Amino acid sequence: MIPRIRIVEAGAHVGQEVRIAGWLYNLRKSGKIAFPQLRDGSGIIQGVAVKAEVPEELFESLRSLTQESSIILQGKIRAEERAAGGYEMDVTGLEIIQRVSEEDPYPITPKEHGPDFLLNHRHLWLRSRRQHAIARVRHEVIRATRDFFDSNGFILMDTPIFTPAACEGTSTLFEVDYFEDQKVYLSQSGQLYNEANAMAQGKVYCFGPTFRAEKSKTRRHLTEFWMVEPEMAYATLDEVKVLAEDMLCFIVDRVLNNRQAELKVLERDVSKLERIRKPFARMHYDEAVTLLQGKGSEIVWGGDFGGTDETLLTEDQPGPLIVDNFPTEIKAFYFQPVDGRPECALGMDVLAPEGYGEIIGGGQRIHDLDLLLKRLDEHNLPREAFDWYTDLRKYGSVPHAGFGMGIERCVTWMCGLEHLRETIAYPRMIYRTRP
RNA sequence: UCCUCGGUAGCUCAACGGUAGAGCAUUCGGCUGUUAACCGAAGGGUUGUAGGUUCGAAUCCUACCCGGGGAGCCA
Repeated sequence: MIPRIRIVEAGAHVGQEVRIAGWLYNLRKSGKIAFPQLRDGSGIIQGVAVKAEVPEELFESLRSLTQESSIILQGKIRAEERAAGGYEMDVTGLEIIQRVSEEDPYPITPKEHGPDFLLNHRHLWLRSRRQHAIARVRHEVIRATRDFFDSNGFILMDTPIFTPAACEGTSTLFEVDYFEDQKVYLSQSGQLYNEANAMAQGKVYCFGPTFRAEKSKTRRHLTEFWMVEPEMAYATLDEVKVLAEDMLCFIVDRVLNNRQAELKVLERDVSKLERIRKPFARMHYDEAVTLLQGKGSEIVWGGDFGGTDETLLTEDQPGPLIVDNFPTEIKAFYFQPVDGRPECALGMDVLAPEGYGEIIGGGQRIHDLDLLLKRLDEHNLPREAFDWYTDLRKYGSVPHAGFGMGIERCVTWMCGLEHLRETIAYPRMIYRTRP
């Protein structure tokens, strides 16, 4: 029996007759020679069939194949300098599993397409070389993130998606009309539950989908995205900054070590990732505002950064920038105030370089019961809805801190992409829910 | 929600008041090393929808629909 291999293993089978099951990626042919390119998910390999050297029937079947037809190619693997992957297959056999009809050909041709068309065909677009590479970088980022926390004493404790109240009281939530007793929303953060979990386990993280009902229509937003959120008991803002630094360096390292081929497909300038080193630059909000005003930004103290502000702040930085001590006013209710400066909060954002903007937001939480109750009132949040949360300040309250990282934003930065939407298999946006 | 740009062949675009076109894709023919292969030919259109102006509208006007980018908001 001829062994079946995956394309990625071709190098180990030079000189052998093998079978590879996949899809026809492209076909170039002349009268007497044909070059079918086969894709199997692990790679792409080019087959060669010379008319004079193979049975007439085989040559004709190969010649008339259509793009993305599912086939099993049989042949002998040969090292070939001219081939992109370094190996080629001299085809000796072909089994057609399903032939794509020429009356209804594969819609995504090797030429260029617009975003609307591609997103409508997302289920097929995922097969293309670029999307295949992005999906693998995403996988690497997620694996690295989980490995990092798992090997640093964190316990994964996932938090609920259906939540009875706003986590932050700020962004717009998706309402779910099902539960009898009260209004329920889709989670916009696992943080409040993370705090409870951290008091049980010491160090925890959650990783799951997050929903924001803002009518955002930008290259940095999705209505459904994935977020990883660590939370540590007995921790301060400074410790959480170091954690974010270590985590990002670990992720960058893993991507550089394991996904060079994918980064090459994406034409990513890897030197920009190679120079990411800790410690990252740090800047107080006050400083950031002064710097921005010097660069011509309209920002005034007390306001939040816009997208262009984030780019201005990081343009002179080789790596990420950590901005902290934001005005309390623009932050969620649970941020611990800065000692002796109550108008500022112990929050931080990590801004990625190259204009990719905020990828991490976090900080130290209020651990004093009275202050927390006061903040709930100031934000017009009902105390009853947060009774379990305030319990955490009654029964062994400790300083604690954590952050959230948007996976898609991180992957966008790693891959050097223009649009966040390419980093998730099926992006959900305000005017796009299909496929 | 607001601002802005766009919608013409399956796809990417041109034509900007006077006969609706090109490249790719598809079909047919040619080519023994192609790399988004190349060369020749053919088929393929209610110009997003509805109204209006005009002798004449893809082109100008109005409304609506659909999408891109951005603002606000955020990861």
